Order: sequence, then C-alpha cells, then structure tokens
Amino acid sequence: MAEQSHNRKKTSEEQQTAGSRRRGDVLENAILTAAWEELAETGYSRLTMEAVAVRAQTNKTAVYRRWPNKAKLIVAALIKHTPTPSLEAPDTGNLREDVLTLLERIIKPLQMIGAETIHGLMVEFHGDELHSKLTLPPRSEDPLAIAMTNILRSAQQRGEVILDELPERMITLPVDLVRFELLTTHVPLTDDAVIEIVDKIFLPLVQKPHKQE
Amino acid sequence: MAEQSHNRKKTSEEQQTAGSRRRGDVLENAILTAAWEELAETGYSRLTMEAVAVRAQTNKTAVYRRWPNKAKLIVAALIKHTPTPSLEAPDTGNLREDVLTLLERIIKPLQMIGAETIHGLMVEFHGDELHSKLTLPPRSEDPLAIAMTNILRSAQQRGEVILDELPERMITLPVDLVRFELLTTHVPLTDDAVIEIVDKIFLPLVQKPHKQE
DNA sequence: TCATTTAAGGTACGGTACGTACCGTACCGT
DNA sequence: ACGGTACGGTACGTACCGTACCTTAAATGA
Repeated sequence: MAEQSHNRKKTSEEQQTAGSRRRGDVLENAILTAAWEELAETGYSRLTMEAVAVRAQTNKTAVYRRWPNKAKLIVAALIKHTPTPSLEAPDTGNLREDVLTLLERIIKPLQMIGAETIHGLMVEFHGDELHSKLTLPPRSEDPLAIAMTNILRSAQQRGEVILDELPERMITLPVDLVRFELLTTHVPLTDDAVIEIVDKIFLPLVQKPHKQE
Repeated sequence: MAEQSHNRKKTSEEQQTAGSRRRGDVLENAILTAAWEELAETGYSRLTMEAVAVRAQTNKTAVYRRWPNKAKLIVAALIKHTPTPSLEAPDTGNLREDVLTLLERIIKPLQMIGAETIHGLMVEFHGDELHSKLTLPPRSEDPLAIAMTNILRSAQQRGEVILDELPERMITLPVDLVRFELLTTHVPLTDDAVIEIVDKIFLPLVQKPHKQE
C-alpha cells in the first residue's frame, strides 16, 4: 500500500511519515514557512500558491482553506517570519540615540521583506480593505508616527525640542525618508545614510531654534 | 453584457470603415491610447492585453508585435499620454519659487499615472533591465536631482545657499518627500503640503547657516 | 470503545490571461 | 502588376487561479 510514496523532498523541518497527517497549527506553520522560503527564492511576483503547497508537502486546498489569496498568505508569512519591531520609545535619554535606535529597528524587517514584496502587496491590495494597512494611514494613526511622537515628547521634557511647533510631517520625516529609500532603491541602506538623515536633516530641523544658540 | 464582437464601438477617436486597415503609427497610436484609457478605467493590475486590443479594435497579435508584455506597453502609453515635465531650472530668481515650481511640475504627471501603476511596474520590472528606470538611479544621475542641483546653483550665485555643504540627500529632499507621499498615500497631495515641505523642511535646512543669522 | 465530526490529502475542473503560431488579405512601395 | 510587409482574425498550449468533490486520517466525545 504505502510502498514507494511519490515524493520525499523535505525543505523545511517537517518530516512526513507514511500514514501521518498534519493538522491545525502544525500544518499552518508548515505552509507559512514554505511561503516564506518560496518568497525568498522565487520572489513575490513569481510565487504561486501551488508551489507553496508543494513545498509544504500538501496541496492548494489546505492553503486556500486558510488564506483566500496570495496576498493574505504572504502577509501572514511575513508576520510570522519577520521580527515585529518594538515601537516602544527606546528612551536612551538622548533624542539622537532614540531616533537612531527606532530607525535601526524598523530597517531590518523592511529589508527582510524586500521592496518587491511590498510593491506587490500594494498592487494586490489596491481597492481592498487591507489597502490602508500598506498605504500609510493618516499620520495621526500611524504607529511609527506615534512612536516618534513619544520619542519627541521625552525630548521635550528634557528641553531638547518644542514638540508643539512641529508639524506632523516633520515628526515622521526620518521614518519616511528611510521607508522611501528602502522602497525605491535596491542598494542596501547603510548606517551612514541613516546617520546622515538624522544628523544632517532631522535634528537640525527639530532643534533649530533652541540647541543652536 | 454588451456584445462587442465586431461592431463599431469607438472609445478612442479612431473610426474603422469596413475595408480599411490601419498600419504603422496610426495603429500604434490607437493601441497606446486604448491602453491609456483602459488603464484609467480598469487600473493596472486588472488591465489585460486583450482588453487593450479590443478597445483599439485590433487583436493581441498587433499588440505583441510591438511590446513584449504589459509593463512595456504601459510604459509606452505613459510616455505618450502624460506630459513629460520640463526639468529645466525654472529660474524665477527665487529659490523658494524655483523649488515650488519644479515640484508642481512633477506632481501632475505622477498623479496622472497613479500609485498603483507605479507599484505594478516596479513589481513587473523586478530583475529586468528596466528596473533601474523605476527604482531610482544613483542620485548623481537622477534627472530630478540634477534639476534640483541647477536650481540650487542659481541660488548659490544669489548667495541664498552654499551648495558645496549640502549632501546629495538634502538636494533631493523635497522631491523625495513628494514622491514618497504620492507612492504611499491615496489622498491627493495638496498645495499646502507641498508648501509645508518647502517652507518648513527644505528651506530652513539649506538656508540655515546664513539667512538665519 | 466506537460513532461522529472535522479537516487533511488528493484530483479534477472551469475560468482567465498569457504569449505564440498560423493563415488569409489588405496595404505599400517600386 | 507584383511582392513584401504587417494587420485582422482565430486558435492553441501553458500557467495559474480558485473551487468542487471525494476519500481518509485524526480528533472528539458519548
């Protein structure tokens, strides 16, 4: 009966014995991991649902039972396999360090995901309800904007800045610049670039009237 | 649904008489216009080569003879149907006006094209040779960076700024911010926003050491 | 323990879009 | 008048999508 099953390729850490059958979270994780690996190897646009299923040693049906389309599947895989950056205020006691820390935190996950995937998701979610998850929310609701606001509030208590005078666009400026470069460039964003954004652009703007003189 | 096998729906300006047969540029323009209209109505992701062909009252073959895939076709349609902004230095005799003018010039075409199309093209050109046409070139080659440099050079001659002290990232800052907002937001970029970018962010940075004191 | 329910394995299908091949024919230049 | 070009039109093979359907293993629980 079970003699010579057709395939025994195993890319993930899963082992499939003859009569075994994975269920629930086990299978779900296998699929998400397969999607993550497939994404890394194939890229977003050429990734197919079937390829993910095959890599997870299951079939499309099991995938579609959980996620209705490629975009949702990939989002789930990203959530599972990229570290969600902490957006708590780093609170190093220093505005510059706080901002640099926050930026470093968000750069890593974004780089792991990659520009192509982000663009692909933006296209597929166009008109969708999740559209607003990718296209940025109003700055007042953007978690990163809130994180920056918290950082600046601390800085204000130390007298480093006057938060009330800063337009929202200024608050998210360093974050926006980082996101922009990650989206539109392929060259990796260097530490020097981040430092330049903070030291030459952001800090002079928010500190201008005070520290300066 | 509307039966449209071989009758005379005319969305574009073309009229097809019984025995006539368009060739060369006439047909090419008809296809590009059809693509442009189709893009506006359907959006990038749901646009199909066949729909373009039908709208142009021809068939896929004629389309594929000219452009090997959707992305290249759309790029051609965009080039034909969106005004290529002049990147000559406006030279209003005033840095602020120069920058505002340049920004207004590039905003219009980008808004006409739309974020979804740009994202779609970025995905499809991923790994392609045209990739570097969308993903930004090194700033030193970016036409918009060059335009900004020219503007700033004029300003330097008037003593408004000291160009040599400005890092490249600073030169493209207003342009980058505009591009970023157009890419990641759906709400239209208002004039006020542009003015804020220039007056509250860009000008204070480039003028800081001089005008200020 | 055994019947019932759940969900995985597996196959097959209809549907859409891609890109190509082929053919007949109108148009164009000479 | 003639021959090359390329348009109009159709049909095809491929790829992928998303779903239907059926079988079967595993979980459930009476």
